Amino acid sequence: MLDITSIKIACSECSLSRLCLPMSLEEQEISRLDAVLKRPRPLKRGEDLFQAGDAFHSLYVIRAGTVKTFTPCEDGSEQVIGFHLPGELVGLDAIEQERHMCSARVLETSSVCELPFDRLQELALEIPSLQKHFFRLLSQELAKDETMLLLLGKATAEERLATFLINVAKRFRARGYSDKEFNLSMSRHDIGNYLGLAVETISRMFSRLQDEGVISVHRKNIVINDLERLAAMAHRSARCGSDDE
Amino acid sequence: MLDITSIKIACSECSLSRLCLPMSLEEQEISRLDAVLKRPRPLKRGEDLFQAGDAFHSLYVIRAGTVKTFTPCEDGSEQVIGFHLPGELVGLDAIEQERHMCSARVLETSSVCELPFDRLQELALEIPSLQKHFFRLLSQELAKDETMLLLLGKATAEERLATFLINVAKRFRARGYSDKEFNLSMSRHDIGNYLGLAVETISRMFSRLQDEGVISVHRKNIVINDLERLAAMAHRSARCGSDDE
DNA sequence: CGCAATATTGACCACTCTCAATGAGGGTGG
DNA sequence: CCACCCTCATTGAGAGTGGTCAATATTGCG
Repeated sequence: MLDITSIKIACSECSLSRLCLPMSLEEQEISRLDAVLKRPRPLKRGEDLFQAGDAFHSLYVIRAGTVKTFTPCEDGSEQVIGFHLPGELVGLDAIEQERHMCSARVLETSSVCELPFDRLQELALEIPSLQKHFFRLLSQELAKDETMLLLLGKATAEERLATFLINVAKRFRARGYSDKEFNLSMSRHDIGNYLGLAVETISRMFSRLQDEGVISVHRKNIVINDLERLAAMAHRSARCGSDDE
Repeated sequence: MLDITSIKIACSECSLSRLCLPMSLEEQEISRLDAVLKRPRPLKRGEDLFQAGDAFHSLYVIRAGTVKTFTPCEDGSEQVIGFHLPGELVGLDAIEQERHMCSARVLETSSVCELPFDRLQELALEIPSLQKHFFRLLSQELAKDETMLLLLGKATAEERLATFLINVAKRFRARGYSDKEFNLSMSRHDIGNYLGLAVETISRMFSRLQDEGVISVHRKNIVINDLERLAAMAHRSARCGSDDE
């Protein structure tokens, strides 16, 4: 059996194995899984992985870059559903209807692997731990969405932005990057849309947090100066349980 | 092969088969599935199916009644995640962490079947269409949550309540009840919490909708007088795709 | 019957949105 | 290389939706 760390090394190429959750698969099983993955595709900023309404054939594994998913609204605007970093899987909400419920757009030059869902399903029947893994993956997405429901339902603008920053920081750290300083690949507009706030409110909150010395903001570059205080701001909207990623 | 309608008749007792999605299983497979389901348990208003933090062993199928799921917040308040009607499955968000992320409380006298998840996983390996069914079920939950994110992120109080009422009406109709008149089993407080609004706002919106003649409200009893107008109110917040349930 | 929980309604206030203007980068073409 | 433009970000002023507080029904339950 391998744990997630050794898997990372073993399959640096198309590593489905780097997927969000610790997974225990035999080496042979891993190669079967990776064999199903298509070659990574490079995408430029602004390109779409798929659009809402498209027929569903595959899930997509982010290898590098950032992807935002969003649903177009009737009035022409959009609602950002989430931002996805390397190792994360996109398109899970399309399985039921067999067409995509949201669009997925690349925010910066990215590399994405296609994972044909039919093949995945077949494989999941043969590899019990893979089936289990995917049940867990879907469940994890549900838990994440529920956390967002709490945030959008209850939190103030400050709480939302603080929670967002802490979440992003954690995800960077989990990928081996600094959780104290990073660049946000998404625009203020996207952040606001995601958090249910106006762009201007995001700007104001960034300024306020900076004035208070909690963070330093310069354009897309964020430095977290006082994580403790930032966490305290997010606190009220935090879910009791621990979080993942 | 059986479709959902005939399954309903075949398995009136413990009908896992009445689960939210059309499912095509051989009769023999259905009995294997039902064999895994435990006897229905009657629950009284206010009882908990499980609480946030509890170890996860089973999913729960609502046979009769209504269940609300909610996550306790740090400040003692709660965020209502959803209301669940007969045929729906509760506890899917617990698979990953192997403990429940939310609490599930019965809003009226209800009947609930326990479905041991280990057994379900085993069975899903042997019955491909069952595995597929559960992937779809989880995906459907994701899509639902995303619709809620849109609602909480963008919609006004009026849009939220209108959308909620239409959703409830649809679910009643899907179960063979009237979609024009029904009783809401949840309190105004719970509705407000679910929609990210204050109780008072819910009350005011009910009154306003009634004043405009769109609905008639008497306590928990709701009559939809003008579905078209109600739909127009919900319109702006509607997701482009069609919906389920 | 009376208490407690739930709902309704009103008045006031605050958070956030909208509108508007300014500023800062980044890319393109002269 | 600079001028220009266009997008994105910031900041301010005013308005509005919904929250909070408080008082008053209404209902359900012991």
